[in-house]
Amino acid sequence: MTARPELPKTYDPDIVEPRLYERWLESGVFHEEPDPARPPFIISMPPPNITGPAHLGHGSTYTPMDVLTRYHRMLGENADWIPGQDHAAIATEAVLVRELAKEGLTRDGLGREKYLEHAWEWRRLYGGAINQSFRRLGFGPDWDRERFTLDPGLSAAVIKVFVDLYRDGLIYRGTRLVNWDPASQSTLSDAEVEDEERDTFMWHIRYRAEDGGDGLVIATTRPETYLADVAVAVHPDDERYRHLVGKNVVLPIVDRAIPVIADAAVEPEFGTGAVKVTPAHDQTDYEIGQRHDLPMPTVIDFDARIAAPLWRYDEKPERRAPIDAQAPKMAKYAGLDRFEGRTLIVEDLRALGALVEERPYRTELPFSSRSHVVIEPLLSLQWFVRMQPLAQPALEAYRSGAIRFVPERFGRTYAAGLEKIRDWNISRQIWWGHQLPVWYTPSDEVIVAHDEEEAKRLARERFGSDELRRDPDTLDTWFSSGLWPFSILGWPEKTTELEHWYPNQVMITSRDIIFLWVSRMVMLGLRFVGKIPFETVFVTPLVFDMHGRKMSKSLGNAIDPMTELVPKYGADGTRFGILRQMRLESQELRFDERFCDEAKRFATKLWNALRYTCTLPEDLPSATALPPREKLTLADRWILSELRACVETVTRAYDGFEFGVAADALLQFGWYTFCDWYVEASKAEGQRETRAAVLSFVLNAFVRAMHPIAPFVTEEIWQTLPHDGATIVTASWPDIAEMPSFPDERAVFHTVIEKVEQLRHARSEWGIQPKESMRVEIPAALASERGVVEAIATLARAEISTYDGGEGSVRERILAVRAIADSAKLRERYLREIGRLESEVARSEKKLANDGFVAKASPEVVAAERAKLEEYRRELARVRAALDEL
RNA sequence: GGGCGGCUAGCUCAGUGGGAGAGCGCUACAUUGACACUGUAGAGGUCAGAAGUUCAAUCCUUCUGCCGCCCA
Repeated sequence: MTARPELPKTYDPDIVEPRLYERWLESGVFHEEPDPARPPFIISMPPPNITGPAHLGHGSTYTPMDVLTRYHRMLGENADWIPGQDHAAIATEAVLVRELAKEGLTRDGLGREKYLEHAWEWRRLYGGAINQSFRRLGFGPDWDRERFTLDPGLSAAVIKVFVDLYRDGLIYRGTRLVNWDPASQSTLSDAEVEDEERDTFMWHIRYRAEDGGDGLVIATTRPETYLADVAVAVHPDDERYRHLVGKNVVLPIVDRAIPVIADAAVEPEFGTGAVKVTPAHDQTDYEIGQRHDLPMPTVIDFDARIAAPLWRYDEKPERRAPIDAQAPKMAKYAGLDRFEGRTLIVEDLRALGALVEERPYRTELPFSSRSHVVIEPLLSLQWFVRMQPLAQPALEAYRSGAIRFVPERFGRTYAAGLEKIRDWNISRQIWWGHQLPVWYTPSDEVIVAHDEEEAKRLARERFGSDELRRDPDTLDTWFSSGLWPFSILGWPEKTTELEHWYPNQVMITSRDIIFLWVSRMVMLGLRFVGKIPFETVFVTPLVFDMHGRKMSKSLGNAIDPMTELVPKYGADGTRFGILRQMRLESQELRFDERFCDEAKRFATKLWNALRYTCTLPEDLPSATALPPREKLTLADRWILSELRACVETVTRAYDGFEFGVAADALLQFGWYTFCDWYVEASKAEGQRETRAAVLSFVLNAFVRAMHPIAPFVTEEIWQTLPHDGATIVTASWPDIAEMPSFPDERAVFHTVIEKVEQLRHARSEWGIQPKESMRVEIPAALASERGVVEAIATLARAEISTYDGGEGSVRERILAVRAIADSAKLRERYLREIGRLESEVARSEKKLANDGFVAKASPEVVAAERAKLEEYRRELARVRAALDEL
């Protein structure tokens, strides 16, 4: 006997969810220790940046992690979801600098030490915001294992990796073309560069031939860099320019001669087919420059101003070497901002007659995602990782099938990135991050060491002096996050966690960082642990607004789940609503809030099914006991079969990352099958003996299957029902083996539903009020099927009488059930039905008369069609007979 | 330029080589042993266009158009 608690009429997630979360935290259900006796299921949480609160993208990427961890925990596995945060180097520094400015402080004014004190204080105060969001969303990672990329342990891993790679010759210092953010005064990774479309111009400029000929016309969007042109490139097969290849053309205004070269990278159809080559300020040009061994003079400075005369790059301005004899002719541009310089140069070219054309042109420009200024590609002395030797094993891991992607096509994104990988610029000119373990002697000899002590020792050994200065730069944030799956397990220590939980089973992330992050984790994991970091990469869709636009603050279409969804729909509704919209093959999710609303109402619906179950006059049996098999009614057998099918679908869906399919199946079963049909059917007299036990059993199993997606309402329902154990979090996954299935009864009840829907149509058509019962007659041969008759009487709210007749299968006898009404109404209905059946029969006969169909379609399909035709014919005969009787 | 996804009811989306589906919205009725955050019924689609494969195409193939994403 279970206590009968007073249950409120509506379920209030605002009250229930925080209460349950606190209880889970207190009971430590999210914590696991490595247990080799059980299969591991480990997910490393992609560390969110400490700068921002949770946004909707976290909902689509992080909710599946929580779902899978909860699911595998219920399966009895050694499931752990390891959380943490990323210090987010440049992103955080940008926020910090902005915050400091509000207090009238600057980074450089404070100095490194004071600045970092501020940074850590800021991290302490605001860095936990996202964890609060995650808790409110019901996420249950193993908080005891939370890590931060700047933690001492993780920093030690970073230093070791840097030193090892350096000593293996995979990290080097060199002058290369990098993404320079003139506002942040730092290099940026490709990840932090965003291309955005802008209206600009395509300028056509004539470069005359040195020998006095017309030369050629180049097309460019960056005329100001022409000052540093070192060649003009054309396609080797381009007949228009073949006569010029090997000759010189002359740059207007500055009158410097440069060669015309042939390079296959030039697109003959684009622009004029002749491109200026400025190796120091453009990636493609840089590569052309390398291939043709061209000089690389620089003309744009680190503050994005024209730096004339041309100079050969050197990190120290005082050592810059002017290299252009024509310097005086460009002196007027010196010191101008790059865009002002562009305007003036275009004017001068126009005045000179060298400007052939100026046409409006829309193109993508690279913007810094942090400062929102246009990136300047330029040469700089920086630290790089040699990627080719790391990329090969990572590529092999994918090609051999050791790492698989879901959906599969994202494997191609991964492979394509690795195939054309470039050396990775890892040094950043900011202070918030891992400082390079690099020291320089007074004569600029490089010492790489784990700490200052070692550096000094090495310096003394090699140079006889330990006077050193440390490189002020810090590492790209992806350098530390690339170690994440093993650094959080304690590497380089040989921990139990590392032994049992590496590799992880699944990595879940979004596709924009497959190459940037996923591939780095694989490369570094293979290199330093000797094993892949995870077996499967599940790529979640990106979230867009309802009309397919990217969500962004500037567009005003961003939805903040914490202020706009959770308060309205609860964490359950938010999670369920998001997952419901996820489809495996779809690469975008157009977020529609209506799904969250539906999910919230679904929770209320289930809650009320619980209230119904708990207020029945019968007792609820303990836990999950079912009545003896022979007592189970038709409706019981049907709902148990449906439950089993639902659990099978949901299990398959979770295993295959089909979260939308799982959510659909749960909603369909819970609302339609269970509430609309079984609960209604259970109100029949003949259900009294078994219904309490069946309702309780079905609800209990159902909420367990739904728990990973909607953890709170399912816990609340489970706790109210008879149950085993302390919390649904550690309850077992519903076991198919314990769920009886009755295929025959399932089919019979389907027919009952079909018939009841017909009767309801008739009721509606004839204007019979819902509270009135309608008169229905059943064939005498059906009277013995008590479960069927009672179900029809209850579900159609019908008053049953019998008529003579009705042979055949149960299904046919059910279909022979008919409503009673005055003859005019019935005649109309029968005639319409006859018309429909006649057209069905005609369609089916025509199909079967087609020799091609009978000969070539599969035998099952033909047999099914014949069976259908037979049924239509018998149905038609039955309705005609009923009409004749009138 | 290379690669990829989508186009199905007013909206957002499922779906299948063999009779077009859901939710929301809309219309009508209803307070029936939990639920109005409900129930029942209804209206509403030549499945973007064209060609091909097939006995059969919304589904497979190709082309076209439009929307969007990623990489260069």
